Amino acid sequence: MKRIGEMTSEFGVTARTLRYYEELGLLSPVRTEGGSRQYPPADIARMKLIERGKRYGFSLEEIKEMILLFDKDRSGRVQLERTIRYGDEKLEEIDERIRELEDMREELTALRAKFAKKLNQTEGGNG
Amino acid sequence: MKRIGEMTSEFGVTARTLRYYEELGLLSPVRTEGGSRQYPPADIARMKLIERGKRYGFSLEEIKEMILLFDKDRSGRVQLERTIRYGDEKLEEIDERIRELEDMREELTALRAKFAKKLNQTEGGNG
DNA sequence: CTTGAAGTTTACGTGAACGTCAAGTATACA
DNA sequence: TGTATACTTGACGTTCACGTAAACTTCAAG
Repeated sequence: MKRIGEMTSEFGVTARTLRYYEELGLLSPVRTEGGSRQYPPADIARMKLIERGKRYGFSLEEIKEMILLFDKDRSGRVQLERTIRYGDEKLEEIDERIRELEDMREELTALRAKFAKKLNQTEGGNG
Repeated sequence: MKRIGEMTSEFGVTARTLRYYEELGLLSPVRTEGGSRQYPPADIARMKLIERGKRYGFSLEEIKEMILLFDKDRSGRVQLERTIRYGDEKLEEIDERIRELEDMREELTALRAKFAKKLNQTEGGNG
């Protein structure tokens, strides 16, 4: 159980940010008798998910959905099937993103080669 | 050379968005005699870059930097070297992102398997 | 040459994701 | 038990990325 200060240094965010995430239902710290927040391991795992989600341009609302997906202990058949379908969708999205990134990678590599060649031709020249 | 209306339908954005991008220096349409915007092929390429950049959570400012990288006809030696170094950094970022996405993929797949197993155990049972 | 759709500038509005006080309370340590 | 540091709850402010409305102009078709 970590206090808010430890969380801020661990994740490089401000206390305001952690409280805001709690306000949105992304985090669920418990409280000490005095009222201070105590973040359980689950919240640390959630923060890692949030970090990643943000890097990929998801809104906090979308990230919340994902957290629910990872979190919920779904027991009903229908719920399970629904979860699996949702997960499959996310998998496809991820695959699509990987493909795109690989395309970008190729483009950048080609561009790099072009510049490197140009640099060789400029060898001994001036700026 | 496309007009703003064609651009909006092609990219699924509003005219306001295109004008905003222009305001930030991301697009550079020319004008008709009357003052209407005409988007050259270069701006279409830029829009594709913008689309991707946004999907990966980059700010428009960051995207602008990237556009400059893809755009500029750098001729000086120092400029070229700088560009190549910048490109290498971006390449590393992309690789890192691909790795992360592959991790997420694995996690999701494992989760899917877990749910599928649970679903089999629930076979014929109820919620 | 009219008419309606499409485009223009100007300017204020908005939602997301926090930043930044202020004023009071908890916690840790000598 | 004092006190420095950490934490609390408001509540208003700010930046980004546009939305939206008003008032006007240009463009394409008949």
